[in-house]
Amino acid sequence: MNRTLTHKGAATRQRIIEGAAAEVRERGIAATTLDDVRARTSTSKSQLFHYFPDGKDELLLAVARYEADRVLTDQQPQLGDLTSWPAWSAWRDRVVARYLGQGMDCPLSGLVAHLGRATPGAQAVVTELLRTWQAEISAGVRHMQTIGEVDPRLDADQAAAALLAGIQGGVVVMLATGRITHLEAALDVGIGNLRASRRLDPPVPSVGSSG
Amino acid sequence: MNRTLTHKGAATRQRIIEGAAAEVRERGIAATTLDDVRARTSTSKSQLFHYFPDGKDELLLAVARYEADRVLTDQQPQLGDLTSWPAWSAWRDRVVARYLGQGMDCPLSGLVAHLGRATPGAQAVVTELLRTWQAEISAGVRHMQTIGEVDPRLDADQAAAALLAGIQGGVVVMLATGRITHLEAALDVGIGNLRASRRLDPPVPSVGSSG
DNA sequence: AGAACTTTGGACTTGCCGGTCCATTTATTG
DNA sequence: CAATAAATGGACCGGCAAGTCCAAAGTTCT
Repeated sequence: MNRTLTHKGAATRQRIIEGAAAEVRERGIAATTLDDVRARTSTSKSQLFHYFPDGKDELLLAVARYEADRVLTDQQPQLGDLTSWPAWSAWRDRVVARYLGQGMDCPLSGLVAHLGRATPGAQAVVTELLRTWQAEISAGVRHMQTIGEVDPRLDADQAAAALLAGIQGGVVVMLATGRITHLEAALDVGIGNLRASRRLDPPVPSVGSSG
Repeated sequence: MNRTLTHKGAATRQRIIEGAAAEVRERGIAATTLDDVRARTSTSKSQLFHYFPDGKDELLLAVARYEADRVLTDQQPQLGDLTSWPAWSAWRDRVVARYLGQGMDCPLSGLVAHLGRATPGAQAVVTELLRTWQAEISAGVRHMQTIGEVDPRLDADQAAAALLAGIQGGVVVMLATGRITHLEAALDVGIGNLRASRRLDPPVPSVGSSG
């Protein structure tokens, strides 16, 4: 590895990543060429390969990491503070707003679809993103259990997994159809059922259970 | 349009679609070239363009249609017969089995991501798929309401939308991580909450509502 | 200052892949 | 059995985009 970046070098590298990310968002991954990135970031071919010796794949992986970070930071601080029903509601609105604003391009999904097969690193990025995301939701559920607002018998991890799946699916539907209704439905129904669980006297019927 | 296909011609066209679909599944969309399809289906370049005059995009769109059909037919007859809790459970198992068998390649997601931007037809295919899918789930929910197994005050379309989103998200998570746990969680929690709704005396707190 | 290293510019190569073309064979129809 | 149309084979083209290379300019450190 040639990793002796000067200040200037690090700045250039970052500029390339952000420019590439913007290009991917706007034009889609398949239509984004190194030359587009080069033009947008005012760099030369040699710079691209200087900072990303393995070429396009390495650059796209860096873009994926960059976008994965944004997904979580865009949800803060609400995601880290699911400690009351109003807080859950605020988080819900934040998620909806984020994806409304993003519109119909999900850089990550495309990135992973494109890299996934060849580049193991791409899957690692998404796996880590999902793991962190779910851990935060899960913590929120458990907190609500400790303050008696959610049925304590409920499996917090399973509930968080289901909610996270709903969000992902809501985004997928939005990407395909342009409508955000499913994302809202997933959040509203998911959170609504958490709230409702407290009122259940009989135990929740567990359809599938695992150890 | 030159659409005077003989028997033989129609068969060849179909062979091309299925071969292309298989190729996309195995190698991914970005790595699939017309030459791969040509080799796999024992056809010539001129045949590809004879049956798909608009080239690769037209072929991929046909593949998308083919795969979209399979998604629904693979769930039948269970999806069309959600008339009892055991039936819902059977459908759940069918969905899980289908995606377990498919493994980590979802041709449709890649196809749409790739075509989506340029080809409006691709989005139409997915939109129609989702519409039909949701309508079937929705019908199942309503049926359970009529026989008193689901709270009649519940919004069947919203519940179906949330469940569908959960499934989509479960598949997305599986594609990224290789684990089917989220798909199972989404189905189990979603169906479990439908079952539990019947026991609620107070009305379901509607977080968000629409007309 | 000057040696060693990093950063940058941009021309050039290379190979792939979508798409075109025309000749030939096979089917259909009266 | 012609005549017409459809199906097929495969050579060829053209462009695009990834990746290479070397020389020049700037930076850092002693």
